[in-house]
Amino acid sequence: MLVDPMRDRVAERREATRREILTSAWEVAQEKGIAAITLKDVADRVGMRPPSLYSHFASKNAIYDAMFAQAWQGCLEALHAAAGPGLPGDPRVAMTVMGRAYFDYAVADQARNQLMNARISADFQPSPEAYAPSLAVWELSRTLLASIGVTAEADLDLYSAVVGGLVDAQLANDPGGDRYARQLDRAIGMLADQFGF
Amino acid sequence: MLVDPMRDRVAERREATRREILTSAWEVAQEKGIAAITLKDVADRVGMRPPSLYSHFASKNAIYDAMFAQAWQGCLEALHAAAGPGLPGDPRVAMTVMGRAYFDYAVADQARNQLMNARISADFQPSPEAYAPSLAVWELSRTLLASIGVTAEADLDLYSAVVGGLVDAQLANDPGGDRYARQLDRAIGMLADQFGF
DNA sequence: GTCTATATACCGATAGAC
DNA sequence: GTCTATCGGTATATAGAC
Repeated sequence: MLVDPMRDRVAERREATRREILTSAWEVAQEKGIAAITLKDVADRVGMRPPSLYSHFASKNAIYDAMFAQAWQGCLEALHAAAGPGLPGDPRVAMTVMGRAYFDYAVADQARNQLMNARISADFQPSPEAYAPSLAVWELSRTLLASIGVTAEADLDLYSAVVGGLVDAQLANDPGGDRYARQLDRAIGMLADQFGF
Repeated sequence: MLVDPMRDRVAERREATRREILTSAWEVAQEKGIAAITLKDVADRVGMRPPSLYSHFASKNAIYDAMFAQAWQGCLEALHAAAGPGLPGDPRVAMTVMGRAYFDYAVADQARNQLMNARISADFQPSPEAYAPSLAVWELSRTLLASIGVTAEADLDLYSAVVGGLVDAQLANDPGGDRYARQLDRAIGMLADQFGF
């Protein structure tokens, strides 16, 4: 059973075009906000006419869906990279490493953070497949925190609210700066005290 | 120099209509999100045709502007009410009262909170007059925190990020519930420890 | 001050030629 | 797979009659 040797090249090219479209969509989102993306803006940047995008994505929301998955997949990889060598033995340092990894990733791209955490439009709901890496991040965080003794639901809530609050404050009040980033270690220290480390 | 006795009644009626329009706009915002308000939806609820709204507001953004002012004015009054009788002598209790007043106000209306803190649309920027109550809230908070010994810029940043983070987490992950509200006192206790109370 | 009618400008999405 | 042409819808805003 021979396979067409062209098949791979065609599939590769198709996948490359999809990536191009998504890259352009991210650029538009960074310039005008995630909710302000239009197919015209994306198509202009790719060098296509808007209807041609439908050869690669079934709808505008399908583009959002792929972006949502990319955003959380990147977050998952950032956390894995930070915890990969094994979390430091000191739970206080371990929590700092985790919090810093998430904070840095979230703060690096405002549009991406909006897509990950805020509701963009009323009709867009991520598909189960796109939602999977988001769940994976949450599960990895739970596992890592559990490994340093943080298992209470209330503690997880407090941790995520504090780190998330610093992210939002940084992006809203000092984008590109480090005014709230400078409070992160102190905040994690507070949490460590609170959790009894 | 006689004044027309009808003048007052006319002005009153006009003001009442303005209030009706804003009330309807808030209702639409609560149902569909602050960014999804349309003049048609507002007009339907008031019992008008969309163009008639222009007899009372110069533009859609002028409606947002008035809503923005209302939202922060309400917050200012909530803080004044909480601190009016005089803040408790114990700085820890005082900070709890302040934080709770802001948290409760912010969490009570998701659409209002979005208008107050997030950017709604690229073109809407609050006018200086609408922005005034927002500044007043910030100044009052600074004054109240200073009265219990919190003056460092870093401490104010940490306080606002933590309280804001709990607000956002509550609205995003458990709207209408109290999952993060239950962590507020604990969070403020942490901050009090950190500030050396 | 409210109405009808309309201007103007988008948007996402589809049909069909090439 | 990309194009042109277009559909169908919605948005803010204005003009002018009443």
